[in-house]
Amino acid sequence: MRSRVNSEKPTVESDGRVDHVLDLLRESGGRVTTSRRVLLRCLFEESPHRTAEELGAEVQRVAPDVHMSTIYRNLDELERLGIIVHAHLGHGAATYHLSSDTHGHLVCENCAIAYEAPEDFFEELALTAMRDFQFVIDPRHFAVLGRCASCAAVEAEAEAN
Amino acid sequence: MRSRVNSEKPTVESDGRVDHVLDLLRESGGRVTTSRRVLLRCLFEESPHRTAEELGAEVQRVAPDVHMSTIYRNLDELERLGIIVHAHLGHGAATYHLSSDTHGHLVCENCAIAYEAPEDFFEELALTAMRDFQFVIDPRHFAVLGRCASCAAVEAEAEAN
DNA sequence: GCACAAATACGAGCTGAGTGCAAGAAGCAT
DNA sequence: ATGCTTCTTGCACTCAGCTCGTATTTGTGC
Repeated sequence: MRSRVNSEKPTVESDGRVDHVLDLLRESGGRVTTSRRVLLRCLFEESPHRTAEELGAEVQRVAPDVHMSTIYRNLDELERLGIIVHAHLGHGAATYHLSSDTHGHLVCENCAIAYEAPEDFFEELALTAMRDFQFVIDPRHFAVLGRCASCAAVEAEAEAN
Repeated sequence: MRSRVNSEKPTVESDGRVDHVLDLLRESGGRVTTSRRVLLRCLFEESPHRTAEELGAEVQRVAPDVHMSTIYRNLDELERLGIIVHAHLGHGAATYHLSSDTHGHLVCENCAIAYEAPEDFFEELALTAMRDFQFVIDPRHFAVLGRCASCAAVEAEAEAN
């Protein structure tokens, strides 16, 4: 199989980045397989946080017999290489995104909407954690749970009655 | 059965608090059962964060045929009444503790040690979240993941080589 | 092309969390 | 004490989200 598939329509830019990661993979003794290529393409496109299940479904739209266990193993491998990271957004499944795309998350416990918080959002907390506990926080790996503006308003309303 | 069992040895203080919660339970239409009494006693003793599994094991030491589903249902009920809250400390199971005991958590991703952070630890973050996203954070419900001092040191060492 | 290690598909199995239901017990009135 | 009602429980099962073992396929260097 050729290393560049032009018959599909992902942007040339993300295609180039996929190839770059595949090169890294090969250099580290890994192999370039269809499932990995497709998975990477999915990761480089659009939505920044998707669960393994969602990524699996997306991969299977293109390559229907890629098994979920393959998705999990590939996600692990990509994480080991530092290409992606996973985060736990509240109760459900972990979500994966590119490690270049460093941000934290604010997740509403009620409606599950997720906001992306910039890196400097956690600066203050990082300093306090270091000062009080000599603890190095990893704000990309956990979600800050709470209530989004509208859910908080609804609850305040309900409380008032 | 009498409402106070004097043949066992938990402190009179925690015993009193257990009875108080049992009263609340009864007032809200609930019933006082052995499993609930024992579970509450466990919750009022020692270690502030334990998983449902751990609490189940502890309850079963005293009352061997309390089923795990009962533990889960009772934890739910106690949470609904606002007696306890659960938090997600990293990857594994949720942990439960008394809601009077309000604190957040710092959990090392490597060695899983958990520090308890006082409420005002998250003050700055709460203000920032409100200002930037109109988001009300709930710092007791999630853990701040990262590296404890010693694990961070070990990793820095490894990195240097 | 060929050999060989690395990935894969498939399925079994696991943990944590919970549900539905019939049997059993708490609490109340008598 | 005795029903009676309603709440709880034990049990068996389910479900999501992963993880592992294994036989088979496939990428890659030669």
